[in-house]
This record gives sequence, structure tokens and C-alpha cells, in this order.
Amino acid sequence: MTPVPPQPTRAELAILRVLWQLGPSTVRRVHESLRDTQDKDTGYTTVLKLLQNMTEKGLVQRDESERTHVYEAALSQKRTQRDLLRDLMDRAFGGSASSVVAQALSMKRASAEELAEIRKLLDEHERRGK
Amino acid sequence: MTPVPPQPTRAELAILRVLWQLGPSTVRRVHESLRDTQDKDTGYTTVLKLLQNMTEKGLVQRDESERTHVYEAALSQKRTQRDLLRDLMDRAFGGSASSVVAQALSMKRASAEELAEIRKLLDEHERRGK
DNA sequence: AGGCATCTACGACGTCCGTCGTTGACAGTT
DNA sequence: AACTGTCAACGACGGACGTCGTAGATGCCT
Repeated sequence: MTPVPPQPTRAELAILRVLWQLGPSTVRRVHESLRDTQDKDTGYTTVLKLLQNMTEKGLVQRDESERTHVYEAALSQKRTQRDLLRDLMDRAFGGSASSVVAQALSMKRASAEELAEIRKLLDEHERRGK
Repeated sequence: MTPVPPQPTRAELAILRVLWQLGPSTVRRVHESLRDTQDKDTGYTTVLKLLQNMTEKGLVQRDESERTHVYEAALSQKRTQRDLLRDLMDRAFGGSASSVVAQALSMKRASAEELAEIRKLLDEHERRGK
């Protein structure tokens, strides 16, 4: 009965994104990847501490068989995205999925390419729902 | 030169939702509305303090002409929703609007009614984009 | 005028979060 | 064996957040 891990904080989510992209990684790898991607510059021990906390919370799993530990995301990216979006949907959109979509469409980043993708998703969803 | 107010925290957002629903309100009205809606039970002075902080941050505007102050949301609901969704989209979805929509659709709450609404939005958006 | 209710302001406190320094263990190098 | 570098662990700290108690001002009622 593993209790559901709490939602990741901002910094924790940034780390999870690295783990999802790279797969199981050491602290050093995560730190360097953040160094490249991120604007901010976090220290090595900061990343270590975060990962220790995340292990405690159940957000990541740690392989300690070797001296240099290897961390892996405990939940899939999709699952985490779903949880986070659900939370925001409840808190800010009154639980309305269509409101969320409306706002998503109103953004400049909803390019033509993305619109086609969205329409495809909608068709699939409808077909499956039948 | 009003700087853009920072994003509201969880508790602040709950208050903003009340203000959007009720319009300009006193601390008491906000407190009572929260008492009805919310599961949690926050004290009067807590709500007052929150609203004072929010005034400081520029999230709300305060009318002090009367002894009992009246608070009003500084930004529209849509604008705030957009900002919050943008933030989450960047942090968790790599800035992809279609990923957000995909997740939104995968939720049980995307009812048939909502699906129709979403499709309508999509049509309008496409027509307008032409 | 006295007393009660209401309201704002202020300060305090516990918690979480992100940050980092230091320490001690371990490993490879010369 | 001594040195150098890497690693995990731990403690500390400043800031934000949400919480509330208390004080002081103001208004109302009798």
C-alpha cells in the first residue's frame, strides 16, 4: 500500500523532467542537465538534497546498490501531468475541462500544427467514447 | 507603471474566486462565503491578513473610503486563469498546448456536454485563425 | 456615558521550500 | 601511505505561507 506521493514542488518538478528525459540518473547527471537547461544555477548539494527529499516523499526511487546512487522517477510523466492539471483545474477553473481547453487555445502557442493535433485527439476521444 | 502582480498562492486564489463570484466584497463577506464553500475553516483574521497581503502584492484593490474596506480582484478571472495555465504548461508540459488538451480530455470530467463545447471552441478558433 | 460589537493593524509562530556549507566515508593516483 | 577528488548525509538558514491572538480605533445601542 504505497500511499500516493504528494505533488512535486517547482524545483522537484524540474528534476522530474530531467529524469523523464534521461531515464535513471545520478545526482551529477541531473545536476549537469539542469545546468544546461535551466536559467538558474543550482548547486550540486541542492540537487542532492532535493533528490533525498523526493525519495522520502516517494516521488523518486533510489538504487543504492552502487556507491553512486541512481535515481528514477516513481510516477510516469503522463500521470504527473494529469494530477497537476487536475489540481489546477479544480483550483482555478471550477473543475471545467472545457474552460481549460478554451484558455489553452487562446494562447499564441496553440499553433496550426498543434490545432490539428488537438482536433485529432478530439476525434479519437469521441470515437472511443461511442 | 503598475508592475505585474505575482501569481496568487493557493489560499489567495480561493479568495479571488470568491471575489470574482460576488464582486467587490468586505472581509466578512469573503470569510462567510469561504466558510460555506470550503471544506476547511479559516478564521476571520486569517482572511483579513490574506487580503492585506494581496493588496500589498497588487492582486486586489482596496476601497478604504468607508470604515469597512471593500476589496476587489485586480485582474480578471480569465487573465488569471491564462497566467496560471501558461505557468503550468511551461513547467510540466514543455509549453505544449496540445499536451494540455490531451490530458484534459483524458479526465472523466470531460463529459459529453463539455466535449461538444470544446469542439465548438475549436471550430471558432479555426475560423478566426483563417 | 457606558458597554458591546465590529473592524483594521500588527506581531508572532510553525511549517515548508530551496539553498548551501561542512563533514566524513570511499576510491583512485602517485 | 599520503594526496586528491567524489559522494552521501546532515544541519542550518532565510524567506514565503498560512495561521491566529491581541490591541486599538470606531460605531451602535440603551
